[in-house]
Amino acid sequence: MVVDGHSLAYRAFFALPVENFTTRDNQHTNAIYGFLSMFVNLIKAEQPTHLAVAFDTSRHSFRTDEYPEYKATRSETPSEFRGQIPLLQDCLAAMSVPVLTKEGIEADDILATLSTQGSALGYDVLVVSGDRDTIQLVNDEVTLLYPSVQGVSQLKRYDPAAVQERYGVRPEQYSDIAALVGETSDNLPGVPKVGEKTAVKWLTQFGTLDELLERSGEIKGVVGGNLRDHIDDVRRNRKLNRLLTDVELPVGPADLAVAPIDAQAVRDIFARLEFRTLLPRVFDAVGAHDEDAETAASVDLPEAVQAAAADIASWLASQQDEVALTLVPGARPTRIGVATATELREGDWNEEMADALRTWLESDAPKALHDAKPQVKALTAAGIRLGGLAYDTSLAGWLLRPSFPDKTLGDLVERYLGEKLPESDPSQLVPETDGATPSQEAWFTLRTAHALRDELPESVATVLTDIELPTLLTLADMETAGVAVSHEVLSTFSAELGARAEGIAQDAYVTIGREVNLGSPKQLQEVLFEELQLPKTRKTKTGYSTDAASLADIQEKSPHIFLEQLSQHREATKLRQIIESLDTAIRDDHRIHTTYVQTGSQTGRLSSTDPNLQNIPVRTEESRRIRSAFEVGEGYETLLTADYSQIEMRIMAHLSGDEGLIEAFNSGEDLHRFVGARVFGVEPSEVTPAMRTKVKAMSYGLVYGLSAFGLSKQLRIEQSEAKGLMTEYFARFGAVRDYLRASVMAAKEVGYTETIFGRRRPFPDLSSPNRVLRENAERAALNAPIQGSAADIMKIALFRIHDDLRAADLSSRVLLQIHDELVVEVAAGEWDAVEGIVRDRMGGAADLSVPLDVQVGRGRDWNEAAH
DNA sequence: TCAAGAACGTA
DNA sequence: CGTACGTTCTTGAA
Repeated sequence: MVVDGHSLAYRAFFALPVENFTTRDNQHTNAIYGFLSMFVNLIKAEQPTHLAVAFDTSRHSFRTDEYPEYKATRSETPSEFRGQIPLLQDCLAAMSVPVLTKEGIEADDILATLSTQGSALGYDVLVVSGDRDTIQLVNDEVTLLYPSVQGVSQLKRYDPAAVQERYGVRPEQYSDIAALVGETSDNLPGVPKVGEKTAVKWLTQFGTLDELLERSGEIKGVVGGNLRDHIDDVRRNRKLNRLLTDVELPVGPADLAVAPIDAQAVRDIFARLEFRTLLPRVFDAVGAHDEDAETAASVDLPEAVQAAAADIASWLASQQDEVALTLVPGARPTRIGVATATELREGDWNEEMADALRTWLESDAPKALHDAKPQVKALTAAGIRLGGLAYDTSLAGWLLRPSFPDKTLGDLVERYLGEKLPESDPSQLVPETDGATPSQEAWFTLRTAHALRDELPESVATVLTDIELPTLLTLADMETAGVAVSHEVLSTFSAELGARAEGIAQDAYVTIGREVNLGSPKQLQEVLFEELQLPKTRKTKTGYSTDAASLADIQEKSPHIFLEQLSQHREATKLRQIIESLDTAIRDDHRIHTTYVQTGSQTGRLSSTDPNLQNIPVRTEESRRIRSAFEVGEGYETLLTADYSQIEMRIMAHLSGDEGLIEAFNSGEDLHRFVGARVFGVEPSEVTPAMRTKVKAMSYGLVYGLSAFGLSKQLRIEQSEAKGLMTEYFARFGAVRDYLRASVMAAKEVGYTETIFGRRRPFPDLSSPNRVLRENAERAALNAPIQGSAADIMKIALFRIHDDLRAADLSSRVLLQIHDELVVEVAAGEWDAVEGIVRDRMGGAADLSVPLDVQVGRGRDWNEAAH
């Protein structure tokens, strides 16, 4: 068996989603995995006695020497692919599979040479390649395995009969056909208007290509002329697609006898590539066995043991080590399962169970869970507060790889244990396979927790224990509490907006003389750019943009009343839509209970869904009416809002150590006024509003990696002015620029960024040769430690406030977190105590070289409290 | 029915 | 050619 490693790995590269195949140190492995997976299947199925894999050395070959355009139209090989080839070759070396390459020679020539030599020596030869040129190698001794259209894993077998059936010619004639037809992917043009059908007809008629070219005069019509005009092309094609069968190789077929694999080497390289399921398959395919794997495989899924409440309680009481816990959540828990590494217990949840297990559940006895928050909430509803939360595999998995969607326990089990979590097929009414029971899930959770502990760097483990787990318990309480929202306020406003939107729409229809769906960008494009002939805006995938910024641009160049109507219509319908979705989210207790997704961001921030309460409008006076619908609830006196002012800028001052910026925050002067004075070289009192606006945009933009282009666009100033502004800024605050540069450099070096508290975020693209990818990664990497540190600080403040309020036996409670703002519901008589706690905890959440300034507001509703 | 794309709300 | 999110609507294909 001779294999074209390059072409098969390349197919695998595009077939497998890279996000599922990236190691912790950001090595992409999809091509390696895909190739090896196919390769072991082949070995198992075909059981070759002799084996080799050939690779191209580069794009350059004797063919490109001869015809520089050869394969010239192929897009550049992605570096993410190229980097995987040496590792794949390492894997093959560990498996004792000879890897053959030769400078200036393509893999298929090596295949051709070996298969020719092999069949001469009497071997049955299998050629595995994704290049159609290898069809010419097929004969009675040589069979081609070629990836079918259906997918890479399906290889189609081509013996002479199969070639005849598929292409209508004998294998040795295939290259003649290809020479006539041409090969687009190789940039080899053929005879115009000649496809497979015509080529086959001619060859059948004339017998050989030479004969055909000799007697091309006999062919009539346009194609005949085309043929005569392109005879040189055909000859060139035939020359280039003929595979070399006499490449000088250091080894011959006899040297390629299958050798025993180096089990340890395979284990090592697979461990590095984080392949787990592949290992046993390799050992299985080569008939070797792996002792480590044997022992792992012998750990069968333990039976779930149904037990009575009292038995579970006494069993739990006797456990010394961490126990994994799985509650099936509902309004209350419905079932409970617990597990150690060796023993499982489970039962239905009922009064008796709750009473029996309350002590253990509320104790400090260490517990590991997967996605604990819904379970904690269900327990809380049953009147039990979970204690001893020691691990959450969902959070740990996210902290380790924040960009990957390993959300379910099954995902983690697969990735970190290399095993399958039994899952029932939800598409079937009566599933054929049983899913894991609660105690079995707990058992998997415990083992996944152990695997994750091994992988989590210390600083990240600290983030989990000291920040995320306490935050989880706090969020559970916040979600349970919910926030009171007035249906009356919302519905009044909604009706008002609905009427307004309808009125604007009618006016707009009059303007343009017909009715369109104003919510359809497609229809709007017709109106704006075709009917009204307004100037084109930036391109989108589907045409031209009609977003707010674009509409403003058009309005500036060629004002039109329709643009104004459209903008107003958008504003009204957008607000109405938000209001409607909030209104439907109000539950029977007149409150909205959002869900905070703790693993929802790559930076460490929370996100909020169902509904999202972190994007309630605030910018315009009118939109703030929505916030006035968020009211203090029954039994409480007032709302307190507390927000960090310029927390990201403060973090940047701290991280950069820039003396000017630190002084700005310590001076008590308005930040932007202070910075403006420095940048424009005037006294703080002389900073005009225009100057302040520019400096403010500049300061905030810095945190995101803003460019002069972006700044000029946002401020609607000349790019040169924006550039000058940036130059001036960095002249005054040079340490900021130095820090930002150094921070990205360091991230490139180690492959990840880190927050003040040790939260990490990997950045594989920082060394991408693709400029767009790399520069995007650079901006994200610049922002990640800053946004992430701010998120850390807010989480620390949040759970401490939550814990303090409970410890002080206050009934006031935190309701919302909007990244740098908290909303607290304050009970009568508790204001002073609550405000003290909030100010203390927010102000003291981190020890920076600048103070953390906290603004506190008070009111009956959210809007009022914001002032 | 589903996914993609556009648009837009927040920090 | 500014980071991080979630939701809603339209559209076109399955």
